Amino acid sequence: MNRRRAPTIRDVASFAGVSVTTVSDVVNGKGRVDPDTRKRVIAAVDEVGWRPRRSARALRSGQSGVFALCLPQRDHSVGDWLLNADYDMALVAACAAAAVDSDRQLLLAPRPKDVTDLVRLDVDGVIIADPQEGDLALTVLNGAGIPVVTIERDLRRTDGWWVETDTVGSTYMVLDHLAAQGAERIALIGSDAPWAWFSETIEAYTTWCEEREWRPQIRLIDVNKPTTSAAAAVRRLLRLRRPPDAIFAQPQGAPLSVLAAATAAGRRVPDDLMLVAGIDGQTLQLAHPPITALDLRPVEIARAAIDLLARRVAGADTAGPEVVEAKLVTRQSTLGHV
Amino acid sequence: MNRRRAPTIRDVASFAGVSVTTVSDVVNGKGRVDPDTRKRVIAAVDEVGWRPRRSARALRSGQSGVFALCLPQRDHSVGDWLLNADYDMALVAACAAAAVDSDRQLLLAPRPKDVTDLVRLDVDGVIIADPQEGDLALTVLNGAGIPVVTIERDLRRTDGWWVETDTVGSTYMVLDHLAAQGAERIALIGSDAPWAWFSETIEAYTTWCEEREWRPQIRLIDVNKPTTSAAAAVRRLLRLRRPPDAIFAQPQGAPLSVLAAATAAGRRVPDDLMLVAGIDGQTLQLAHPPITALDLRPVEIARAAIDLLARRVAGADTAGPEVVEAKLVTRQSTLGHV
DNA sequence: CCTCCGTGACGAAACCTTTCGGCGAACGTA
DNA sequence: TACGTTCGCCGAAAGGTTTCGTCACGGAGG
Repeated sequence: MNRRRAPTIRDVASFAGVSVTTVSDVVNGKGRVDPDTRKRVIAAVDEVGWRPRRSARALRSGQSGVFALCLPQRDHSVGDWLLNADYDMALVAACAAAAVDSDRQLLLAPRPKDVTDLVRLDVDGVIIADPQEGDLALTVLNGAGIPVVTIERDLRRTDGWWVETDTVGSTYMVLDHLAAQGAERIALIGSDAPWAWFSETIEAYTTWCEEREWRPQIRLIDVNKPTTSAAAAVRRLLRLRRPPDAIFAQPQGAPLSVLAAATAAGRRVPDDLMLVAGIDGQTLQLAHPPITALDLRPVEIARAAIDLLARRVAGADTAGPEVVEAKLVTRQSTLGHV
Repeated sequence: MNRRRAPTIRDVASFAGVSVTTVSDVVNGKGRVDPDTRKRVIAAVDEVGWRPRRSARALRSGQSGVFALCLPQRDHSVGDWLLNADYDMALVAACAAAAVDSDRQLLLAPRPKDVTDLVRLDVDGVIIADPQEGDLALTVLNGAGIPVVTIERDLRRTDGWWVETDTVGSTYMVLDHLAAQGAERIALIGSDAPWAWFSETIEAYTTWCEEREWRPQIRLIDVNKPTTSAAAAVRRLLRLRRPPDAIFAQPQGAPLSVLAAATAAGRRVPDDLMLVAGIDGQTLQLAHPPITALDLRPVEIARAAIDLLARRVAGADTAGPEVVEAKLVTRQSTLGHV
């Protein structure tokens, strides 16, 4: 493999008969350059096959052109499947695509044991997906002056640098849909894990119930064992004197066990019990019956996050939170039984 | 936000009362350094809070310390779920983790429309997941002298730089298991899409059948519409005069539709029909009944890929293909009906 | 006493790009 | 003609690290 020394900007310059400064200016769209010269340079770049070395550029300009994505911290012992893989994967892929679209690259950063390692990434900015309440990583990165944007909000934060789902709105959407389909006693399976997404849903649900003077019926489950704890919750719910005729199951992984437990208890979905899931995924679509779910639109979220981070890196003072509306995907599990 | 200029190696050097060369030598374990001096330098590094700038290091040494992972090209129109997200996500996360463990970083590279863009990534090496047969990306990267390792093999390649599942072995494992559980007519739902994984499975299946003088029963489906085409295939299979009593459904997404279609046709799983899936995932585990599947062990695969690539980057001539044994996870869908 | 060699440390070049300030020419105006 | 301004382009420095070759020192061997 005879690997020639890669061409540098100097090669391009001499090929085009201009100075390196001019080449640099052309490539970066800075300075003043005669249109003809510009064309010549561009042709030379192509001809020589030159690409600016990212490291050199980064060294000089202080901007590496790389964003890091810090994946949500999900408990996944080796060999175990990640919960929520559908959503996460879509998010990750979309972030990468959006980064590339804006001529950047996306680095995947697993949550380090030591949060301070994040500072050493040497990237222009960091996206933190699903921060916990009072997330340490945020504090550390902010302290180091590294631009951060989060996907979903840390409730204690007010700086506006995040992308969020309209949790309250989408909760209402779900409940209204269920009511429209004839539900009269809607239960919520949620969690008290430290994510805003959970607490906001519970709040919205409670308010909604109050507005109609319905009695809220909430079950909090352990997000680390969503399947077993959700199943237990459902069994208890169905044993009530007046059991729910609809369930909104939010935590990842819960809806399927709800379906299973309900079926096992002899309830038919949707005839005896309607079911809505808080995050959509292939799994739900292939379930029997297919389960109505909230599509959180990870692709749009990713795009918004990259944009927001780009603006923050560029020095914008504030850009306000970006809200992405969820979409309710109705499937057989909520076909009305009116 | 008063962001002090980040400390450089020079600051460390003057703090420790040595030259920058010495600091560099200590940090990289090169050159000769007196043990006492070494300690002093290490202390200084900590004290000053210095971390080598990756870009500077990369510029000088020509090694960026970054690997790129090129995700499998799955058809995913926006808003559609990625097939196989469980496996992919595990793979991605594990690659990132393995990269970090070896003091590197992982860049996520979506397949560009123009394959030559891959050359411009400016990374030390590239991992291509699930290359197609005769993958163009490979040709381009090899041509540019960029080290590549693939996950799963391109059959036309013989250079040994890949990590592969023991497809033949695992196919035998599946079939033997089914036979042991009492199956007598095992059908295969596969694909003729251009991945070695498919063709090798078909070959192994055929051989296995020949060995027992069983009649092979193969249905090839469209991997881009696995659900509908798998369902159709199953319906046809079940209408045969002597329908199969077990199905090995390989393409991503197929097993669940097989289950659905079979149930719809009035067959009970596993009593009337046993079912095994070619790739494990959360979905299968939560299905009803849970479906036996091959765990391809993405975590081990990722680790092997990173290792292999590291060796290739380091200049090793060859390291032979790395084979990761799949594991059969038996679930209710193949509980014997003897 | 002189030479040789190993040890421990260092100075300066090199890596490739961006950026700052400057310079000559052309042009417009008085 | 003299002067000011804009245009188009350039030279050289800077950015932080690694690496190559060199150097001072002290002990061993002749």
